[in-house]
Amino acid sequence: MRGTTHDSLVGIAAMVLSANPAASMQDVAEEAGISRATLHRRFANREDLVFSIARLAISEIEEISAHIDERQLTGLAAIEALIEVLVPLAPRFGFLMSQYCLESNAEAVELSQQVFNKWTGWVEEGQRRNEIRVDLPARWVVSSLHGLVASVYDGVREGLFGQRDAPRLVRLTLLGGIATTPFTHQSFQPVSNTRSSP
Amino acid sequence: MRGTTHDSLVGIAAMVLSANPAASMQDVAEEAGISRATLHRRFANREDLVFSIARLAISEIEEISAHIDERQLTGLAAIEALIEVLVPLAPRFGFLMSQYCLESNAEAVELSQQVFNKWTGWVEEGQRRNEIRVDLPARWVVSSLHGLVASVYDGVREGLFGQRDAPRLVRLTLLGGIATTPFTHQSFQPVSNTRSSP
DNA sequence: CTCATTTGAGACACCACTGTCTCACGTGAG
DNA sequence: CTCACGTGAGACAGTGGTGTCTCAAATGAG
Repeated sequence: MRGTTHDSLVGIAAMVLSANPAASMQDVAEEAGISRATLHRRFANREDLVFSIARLAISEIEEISAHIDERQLTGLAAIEALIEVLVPLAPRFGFLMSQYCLESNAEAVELSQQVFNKWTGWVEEGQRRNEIRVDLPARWVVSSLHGLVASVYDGVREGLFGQRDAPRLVRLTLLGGIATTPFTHQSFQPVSNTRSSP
Repeated sequence: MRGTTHDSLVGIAAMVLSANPAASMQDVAEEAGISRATLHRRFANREDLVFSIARLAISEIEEISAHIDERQLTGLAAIEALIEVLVPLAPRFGFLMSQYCLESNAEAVELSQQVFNKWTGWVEEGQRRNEIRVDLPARWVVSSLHGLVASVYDGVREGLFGQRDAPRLVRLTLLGGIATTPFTHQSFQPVSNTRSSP
């Protein structure tokens, strides 16, 4: 019988590659306690493995998103809830962002677009209800969420922040920014930064 | 005579590796219009090349930081000015963030720490003057700046946002967040998200 | 017990990149 | 012109990962 289920094997691979995106199939196999041959029997390519991890990530994230929908959260509240559950996922799936091979995989692109579109919809709803500022593209809000989650994960790995603080940092920063007074528009006038002489 | 100066060669390499971090020395040489042999004559290793790019990046960023200091900007104003000049640098140096080989290079770590510490100092000054919220670690503010710059660069590459909009998006989001009303604290109560049964 | 299936170990060819070396060519200085 | 020097082209061995294959051992079902 198979000692490890498909999903648990994919999960282990996710952890290994997340810790070191350049890890070899050998490394993954060792960590999973199986031989390289067996790993290749289950995943033809490295690309196949990475894609399987991506599918697992997407399915978990879809489940999360569905759960937020079930609770009938929309707009800002949905984004808040999303932060809370998304941050703990970064240590396993964060590395997927830098996997160029996924960009050429139509299915992976399709699946992730679907999720991002749902989130973008939440943001747009928040903008309609005037909970979220309308001078930002909804898609940018989703992008900045990505960026902050990635940053906080890096920081946690480097020991700069505690894991428990991570969601709070992202939440406060994304939702409220860093300024104490409401920041509305261009309080900074850039000087002529076109110095032609180096 | 040398057709390309050291710095311009490093600059070309920065662009090539930024477009594709997995580009080979061959690719870099071709793009620079020189042979692989000559490239190896100037940079012993790939690591050497990457480090040279890092040094160029740091020197440009240090110059930028010094310029902000000269204008006697501190606190929030310094961060604002920083965003403005940092965003256009992302297309050339953004890939350095994901270069693990730099993490094991003492000099590179030293140099970047120096710059980040200066920025962190600006944030702390802003916190003392109550321009920047004090419930965020100063170091996190710098981290989130990184994250947002990386995100906006990705978005621009994907064609989601215009290059001209990029600094504005980062500025508005980092400084003011995405919420319309001042966001202070935990308006969201996470439900028990420890469902033991999958 | 017996047999079918799965596994681990290892061999294998293959590939792409790296770093070194040699040598002939072209150019510029003297 | 002559010579020194930098360069391009290409050969070369070495490296590390990949994907396939074979075979013997282990495992589990009947």
